[in-house]
Amino acid sequence: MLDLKFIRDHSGLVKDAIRVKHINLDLDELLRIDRELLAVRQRVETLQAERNANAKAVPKASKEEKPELIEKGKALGEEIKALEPALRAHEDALRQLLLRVPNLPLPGVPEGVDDSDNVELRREGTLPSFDFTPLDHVALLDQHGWADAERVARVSGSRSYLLKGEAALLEQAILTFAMTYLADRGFTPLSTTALVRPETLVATGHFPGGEDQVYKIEGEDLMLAGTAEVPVNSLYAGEILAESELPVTLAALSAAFRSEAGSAGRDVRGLIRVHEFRKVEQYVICRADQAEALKWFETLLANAEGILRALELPYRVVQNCTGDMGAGKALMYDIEAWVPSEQLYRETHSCSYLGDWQARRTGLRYRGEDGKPQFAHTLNNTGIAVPRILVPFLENHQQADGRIRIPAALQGFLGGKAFIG
RNA sequence: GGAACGGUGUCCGAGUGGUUGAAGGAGCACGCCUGGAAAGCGUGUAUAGGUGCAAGCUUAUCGAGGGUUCGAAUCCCUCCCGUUCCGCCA
Repeated sequence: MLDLKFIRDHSGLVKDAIRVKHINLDLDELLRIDRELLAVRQRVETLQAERNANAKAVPKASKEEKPELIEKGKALGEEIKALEPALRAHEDALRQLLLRVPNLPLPGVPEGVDDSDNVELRREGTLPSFDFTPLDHVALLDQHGWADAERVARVSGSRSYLLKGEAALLEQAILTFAMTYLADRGFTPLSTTALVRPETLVATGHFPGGEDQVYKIEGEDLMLAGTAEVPVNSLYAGEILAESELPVTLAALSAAFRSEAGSAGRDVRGLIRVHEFRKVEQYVICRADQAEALKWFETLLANAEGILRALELPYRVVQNCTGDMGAGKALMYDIEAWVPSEQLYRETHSCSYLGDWQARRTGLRYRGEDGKPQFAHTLNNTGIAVPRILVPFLENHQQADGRIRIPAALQGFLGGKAFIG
């Protein structure tokens, strides 16, 4: 959400953002409703002021004057009540439109339509060269009896997954490694639930718009979040934090649920795209200072890269274009790890800077040095997401004999083993 | 699922249908005091709108929404949330 005053004063900039982000929103309609609301509100407030003054006069009035004042109060009350439906309708309409207004991309964000317009910034690590015919991750899992896709599909349908034996331990080891890695860098480890109230999804910016991606709990006003960003962002909702409490830096582990509506047929095989997975999410709430926030952006990116480096996976960093970055984001980089079987990079991390757009929706404020409350800035990035990361992990580290090499940094989390399988 | 009790400002906590935006305390800010600090004393300190160059004026907000009333934090109804006890349960 943007500040309404900002929208009024910079409608051109906002319209540009709507255009480059390809959002279907008529800003002129918003501005019109805003003006109308203002007029109705001023009328109501004038009447309310009259009513209040009148009510205040009643106890002081003489016996003879009282009936007249009371009558006047009644009339004013009815006049106000008559205006309330219009007031309410305008407020609701404005809010609905306001929730759809995107954040402004930072200068320099490449303009584009979808992920094909994203810009590769750099490649890191060395691509593996195999002197044997490498297998894809599904074949590797099968070969070791590490998965049982058929049985789990009977239980849970498509896009479910099951890991067995050392693969199950590996998944756990990677999560623990990532939590530890981030904890060592000052992030507070957090383990939290994905079960959230709908307003938390509005707060992050997933709603309105992303409703069809989210599982809803039948008979309850609860939903399953697709990332720990959702519960964690709302942790301090409505509060005014002391500046000394910032920055809040979290490494939040949670289950993540995504319906994957609209991606039917895509990545149905293997561990790339599943309905339920687990993820360590980096989340930062910092002061409303763009320079400081951008430093955190670099830190979040460096953490993710550090984790991939420790896992010895080649990857590239991509800057998302305006059309691929989501309404709330001012800056977004994806990290994509190399998948040998496909001979391409696939997204494993997504780093985002939201400015105060998300905090404004969440009511996430702090008291600045001047004593005035202001909206914080928020950022998030994946720490690690399983089982997706196992795809590049298994494929890049496979050996001629089928074993999987365990990078040194991970061995301590896996009983000291240098290989599994 | 049953029962009881609660939801007030940055925090804790009082609160009578009208002079309460809301006592008191904590915290914070500034000042005095001090060699410096603590303590102590004094002053200040809600949020979001509208309007105004400004001082200011004004509206809303005491979980949410309705209702009663000239007037509601205060009375009534509905809902939401929380805590505790009992039951059930991994």
